[in-house]
Amino acid sequence: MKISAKAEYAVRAAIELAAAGNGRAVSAERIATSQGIPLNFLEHILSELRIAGMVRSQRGTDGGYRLAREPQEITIADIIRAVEGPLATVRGGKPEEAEYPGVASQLPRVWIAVRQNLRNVVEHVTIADVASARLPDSINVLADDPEAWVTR
Amino acid sequence: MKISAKAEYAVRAAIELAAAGNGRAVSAERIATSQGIPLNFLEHILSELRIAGMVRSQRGTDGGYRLAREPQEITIADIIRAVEGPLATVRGGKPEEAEYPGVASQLPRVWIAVRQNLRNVVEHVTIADVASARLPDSINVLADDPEAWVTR
DNA sequence: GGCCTTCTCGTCTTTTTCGATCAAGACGCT
DNA sequence: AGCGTCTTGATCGAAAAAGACGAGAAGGCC
Repeated sequence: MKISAKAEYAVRAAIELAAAGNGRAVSAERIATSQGIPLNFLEHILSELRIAGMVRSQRGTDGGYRLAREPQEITIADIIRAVEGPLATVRGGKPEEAEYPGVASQLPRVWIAVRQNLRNVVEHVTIADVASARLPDSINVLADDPEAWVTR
Repeated sequence: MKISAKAEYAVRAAIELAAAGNGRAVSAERIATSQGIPLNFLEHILSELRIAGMVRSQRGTDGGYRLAREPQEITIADIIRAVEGPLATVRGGKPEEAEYPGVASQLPRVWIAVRQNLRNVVEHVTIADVASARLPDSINVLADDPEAWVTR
C-alpha cells in the first residue's frame, strides 16, 4: 500500500485544523508553512476536502478553512476517501467485484480481508485523536508492537 | 491502498504454480491463458519472481516455471514484495522514517499501525492456502464479516 | 546437427497518475 | 474601491504502469 503525498498532506492539513479549534479560520498559507506543504498543491487539496464536505471555507480578511464537523467525528479514512476515493482497490475496481478463474477463486476473500484490516485502523482513528496525541487503544496495541517497526 | 495489476498478476501466477504442484514445470503461456493475463507482461513478472528467488525456470521442451519453495512457505506478502518492493510506503519512504512537525507528530504511529494490520493479513496467507481454498481462521474471521463486504 | 520449444533480456510505446505550478476570477469584508 | 482570501481550471514535467516486440540463448528430442 502506498500512502501518497496527496493523502498525507490532506490528513496533516486536517490535523492542523483540528488543533486550531473552530474558533477562527486558518488560511491555506498558514497550514502550508506550518506543515511544510506546497501552497498551490494544498489549495487544490483543500478544495477537494471542501467539496467532500470535510471543511468549510471562508474568503476575505481573516478567512480560511475550518472543519465542517467536530474533529472527533472525522476519521483518517474520511479524509483519505475525500481526496483519493476508495481506500482499497484491486486493479482500479472494488475488491468484491474481482473475479478469478479456477484455482484463484478464493483470492477476493484475501483482498476483502486486507481492506477490512485497513479499515480497522483508519476508520477508528480520528483527527482529534492524532492532534491530541491520544490514539485509541486498539491502535496503540498495533503501534507498540516492536515487530511493527522492523523493516521487511 | 491500491493493488496493482502487476501485483495481482504475480499472485495469481504463483497460485497457479502452487496448484500445479512441483511435478512438472508450467509454461508462461499456460499460466497466461488459464488466468487471462497478457503473456508479454507476465513474462516480465515471472522474470522478477525468478530474480527474487520465488520461482525457478526451465527452458526447452516441457520447460516452464515452478515454485522455488514449498507453496505453504510462500506468503502473499512474499510475492508482492518481489514485484513491488515494500508493502507499505509513505510518500515513497518507510513509514517509520516519516517525520512531522508539531501537531502531527503522532501520525507515523498511525501509518505503522496500518502497515502492521496489512501485514497481519498478507504475511499469514500462503499461496497454498489460496490454491487449496483453505484460508487461515484469522483471515476467515475478517472475510466472513458482512461489514467487510459493504462498499464505503 | 537440425529443429522446436521455452525462457531471457533489453527496448520501445502508450497511457495514466503524481506532484506541482500558474493565472485569472470570484468573493467577503472594511 | 481595495485588500486578502479562496476557487477553478489549465498546464506541465516526471515518473510509473501496462503492455508489445524482437533477437537471442538454452534445453530437449529426433
